[in-house]
Amino acid sequence: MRWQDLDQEPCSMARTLAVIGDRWTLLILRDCFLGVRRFERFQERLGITRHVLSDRLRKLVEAGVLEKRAYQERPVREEYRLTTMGLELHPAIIHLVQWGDRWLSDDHGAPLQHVHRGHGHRFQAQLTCADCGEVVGPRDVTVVANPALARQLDLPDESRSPDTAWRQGG
Amino acid sequence: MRWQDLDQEPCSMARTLAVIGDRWTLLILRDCFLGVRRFERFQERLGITRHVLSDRLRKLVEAGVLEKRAYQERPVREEYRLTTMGLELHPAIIHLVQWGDRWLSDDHGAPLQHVHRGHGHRFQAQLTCADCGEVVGPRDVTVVANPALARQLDLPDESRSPDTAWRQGG
DNA sequence: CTATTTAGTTCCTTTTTGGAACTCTAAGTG
DNA sequence: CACTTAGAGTTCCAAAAAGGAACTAAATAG
Repeated sequence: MRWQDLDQEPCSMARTLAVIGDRWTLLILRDCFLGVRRFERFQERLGITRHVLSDRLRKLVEAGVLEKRAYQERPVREEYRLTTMGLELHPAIIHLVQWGDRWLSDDHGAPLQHVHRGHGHRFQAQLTCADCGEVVGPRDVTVVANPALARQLDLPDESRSPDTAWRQGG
Repeated sequence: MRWQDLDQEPCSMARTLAVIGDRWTLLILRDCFLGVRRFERFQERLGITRHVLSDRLRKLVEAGVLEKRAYQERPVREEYRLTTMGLELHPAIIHLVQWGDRWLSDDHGAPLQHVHRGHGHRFQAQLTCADCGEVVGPRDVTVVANPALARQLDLPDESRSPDTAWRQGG
């Protein structure tokens, strides 16, 4: 399968990656959450090639994750801002960053520390269930195929009773 | 900058992407969480080229995200399983999938539905603070540079007082 | 002896990236 | 006016990565 056909797959991860799974895209978005908005600034911070940056920003705008807004006329200069759709990537990005903090830091520790604003304490991400509020680990979530699509999904047997699917001891 | 130098950056997102930011890697990991373990199965489900799959699995094992375990001798056949490090990607993956469910689904709705095991209700991911338990949105998290690395990070001014950094109205 | 299963590897073509230079619009400077 | 600067790109070419298909290897089944 070609990468460019990913967005046709009946899989939300595939479709998500069709939007944000390109090389550099998540780094661009991380910088958006840090307040970066302008082409030159992304380029110098990321060290990304200019035409790749141009391409990524254009695709993110097309997808609706960023919007382009003029911050001056004559000459027209535009900046990129997160839309609501983009802002909703925040939990995923926070978890990815904190996974890196935890597993990939060097002796200095995490490069950036998150703070829970208005609380003073460190912010550490935790996954909970919106319905009942409980903390949720990998073992607490199960999947059910959408009946309309079940046949296409071709899940492994274990996954139809996923309680043991990914378990260590298996 | 070259992609292969990413893991040297003083940034947890960069380092995380150096491990899981390659094309196909997150799809492989999604399948791991769905219970897929074997080469042939990944290959047929993903439609990925065999040598790319081989390369990705090898890198994930080297990074410590997956481990290779023989499930039979004569001939030796090995399968891939999530390590603890890999299992801890679960929250990030859940959020990415649910972002796709929300923003990129077609008429049929989400291909897979998550269920909170033992509760019967639908599982919808929510980001909370591990310290105080409160639900946390993009506006509630702020960053502070690790003093040891602050100079290298080169954050934009807004980000040093990040309350307005990414705000829509700006 | 031949076919099948599983997990790869090899070879070659097509696509994507990386690097560097160039373009365009308008403002500021002497 | 000519000259330089700023910001946001575009163009061109070489290098790296991905796609496609066939091939290898080890053991078992018929």
